[in-house]
Amino acid sequence: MAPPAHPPAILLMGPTASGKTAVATRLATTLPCEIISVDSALVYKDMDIGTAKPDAGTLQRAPHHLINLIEPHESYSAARFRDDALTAMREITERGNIPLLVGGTMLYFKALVEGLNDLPEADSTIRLIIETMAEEDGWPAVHEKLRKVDPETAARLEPGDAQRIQRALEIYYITGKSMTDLLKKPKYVYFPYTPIRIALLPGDRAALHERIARRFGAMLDAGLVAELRRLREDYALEPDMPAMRCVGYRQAWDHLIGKISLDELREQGIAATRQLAKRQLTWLRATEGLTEFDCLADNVGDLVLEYIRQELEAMMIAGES
RNA sequence: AGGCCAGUAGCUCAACUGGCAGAGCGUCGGUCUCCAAAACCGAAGGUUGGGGGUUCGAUUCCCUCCUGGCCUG
Repeated sequence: MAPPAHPPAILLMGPTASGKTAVATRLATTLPCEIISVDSALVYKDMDIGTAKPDAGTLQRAPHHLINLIEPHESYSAARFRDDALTAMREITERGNIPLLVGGTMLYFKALVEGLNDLPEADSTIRLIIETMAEEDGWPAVHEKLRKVDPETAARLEPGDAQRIQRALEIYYITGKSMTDLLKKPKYVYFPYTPIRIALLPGDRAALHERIARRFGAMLDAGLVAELRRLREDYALEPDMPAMRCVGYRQAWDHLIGKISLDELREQGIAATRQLAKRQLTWLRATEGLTEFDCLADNVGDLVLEYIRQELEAMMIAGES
């Protein structure tokens, strides 16, 4: 007797500006599914223009879970996303709907499907201590310190990779065990769904670049700089906070403090978005099991919809037999 | 029209009195286990505006033409 089949979950991934929201909205208004955002920037309240957050009308027709969760001075994490997403997925499934996970934060997709090892969560006090060490002695010295307690992790990290060196050392200070040892323990993989994985990819990089340029121009016209000015008035923000390192906001910040001109903001914002898209494409290229669609095709929504219908039907038939 | 300055990688600019043409940014490729729209690593890319001359050797000196800017008229 075969184990009971898991309910379906649709995973829709794609780089920035690939039209994920349009396709997802199409699916959500046609099929019995609910959208869960897989996006590290959409979790912030009051950051709407620069994150290309779906507008009120779209959210009305196709509600999104896991957006507007925290304030811009707070921080989120892959582990928290995994917990939040699994909770939302369970509730959606219990309502008889299909979870439709849509986004471009590939680490979140990975953490969700493959799980995470049992590592301690970030500790701001310990991070501050490590940062102070780095300021006094430099990151290479901190890298050396890590080498003494966790030579394997130190060996695979570049001496300049401050963020990961800090994380590895943080894990050691909190648990007294090396990251290497903790990663050796079997991780708790809990993903009771049958995934239908879809990637929206641009057939032509130059065309995506044009789309990115147009979209960033539209963000500026829509008042990205004014939005940031308001955010700075309403929250105690610092440029090194995760929210303020988001594409567009970082450059708008530099413009607001007079470091760069409006033209430079436009140019640098577009470049940063292109770089983001490139990294996302690199990640997608290395991801297995994806069914790919050209996001630049006019009828991409129809094609994806048709594909999902077929997949769901096949699962139903398999479930009945 | 005359005088002066400039022209070097896609862009902004380096390269002492002639001695292997570099950097930053961008572009491209990659890494990724609780900040990931983050952080990090790597690669490609040049007829030094064109032509001629001097020299063992020219981005560098000379002549000429082209282009752009400034000044004078």
